[in-house]
Amino acid sequence: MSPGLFDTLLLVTHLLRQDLARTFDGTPLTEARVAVLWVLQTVGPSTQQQVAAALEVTPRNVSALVDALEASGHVRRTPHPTDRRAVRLELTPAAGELMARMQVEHAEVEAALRDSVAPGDREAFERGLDAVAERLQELVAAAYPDAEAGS
Amino acid sequence: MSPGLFDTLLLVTHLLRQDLARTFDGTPLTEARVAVLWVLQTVGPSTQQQVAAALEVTPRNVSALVDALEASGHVRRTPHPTDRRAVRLELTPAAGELMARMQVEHAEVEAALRDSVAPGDREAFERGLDAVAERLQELVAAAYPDAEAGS
DNA sequence: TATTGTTATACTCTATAACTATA
DNA sequence: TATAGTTATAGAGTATAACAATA
Repeated sequence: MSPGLFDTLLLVTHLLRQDLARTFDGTPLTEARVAVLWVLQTVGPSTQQQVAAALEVTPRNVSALVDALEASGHVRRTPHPTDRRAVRLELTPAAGELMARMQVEHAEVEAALRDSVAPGDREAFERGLDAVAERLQELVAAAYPDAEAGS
Repeated sequence: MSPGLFDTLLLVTHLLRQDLARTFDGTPLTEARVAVLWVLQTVGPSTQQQVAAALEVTPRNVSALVDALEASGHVRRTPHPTDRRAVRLELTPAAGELMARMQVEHAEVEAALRDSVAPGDREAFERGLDAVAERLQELVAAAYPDAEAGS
């Protein structure tokens, strides 16, 4: 009661984002750029349109992010095999390894967070968290009737 | 288990931030500017240095935010009573009312989120959330040994 | 000498609008 | 005509460095 549900959630927010923007291998990757790499790692080679849709961001924005990621050697633009308007984005081998390690590390963090909850509280905790997420989604949808529902 | 604790937390993060950046009274306030107003509302009139420290942001950044908030009529710069180098920031009456309503609305959101958790799960949920926040703080502190501990 | 806030400069993320090349 | 990506332009947040006025 005392620290406030809101405050705790915001603290978690803050810490999670800090963790997500982590620097790997001395390469200072920003959160937005890691988000692009994450899409490519999880769904495989994609067009910029697909990345833009996945991140809910304008295609123009993806162009800029990919420019930077290409310059830093994380992403390659190759010709799309069937559509000559489109670009095929793929991770470089080094970036692929980086993301693989990042996936492992995130799994470890997730496990550590689960372990931090007392065993007897875990099920109730997860049910509660899901309920809060769902309710928040409803509240946001009510506040922004025009916006789409995708996360 | 299936959606992933991480993903759910990130969804909540996303939704909370969306809610926090809400537009009030047709005034499009950004998250960063609301953060400044929030400090002034909760700790009262402050210097820019104090706001910068509270937000963990450079004083230069606060100058820019206050410039914008002054132009939009939310904040006033008045002479500091004892230190002529410093500026005393205070909310305008309209912004004060705005922030008061915002506090009420946040309390309502907090109550709605609490209500969304099944009564039998509430205590375990809150214990679990606190534990996760604490563990996350440890993990971040370990990853960034140099950074300060403030939220 | 140290502190408060500013000007100067730069980088990043994001958006809209207009344009080119291709479907 | 519609779509993929680009150039052009703009606003917002953030940072460092140098500087003025004041302590």
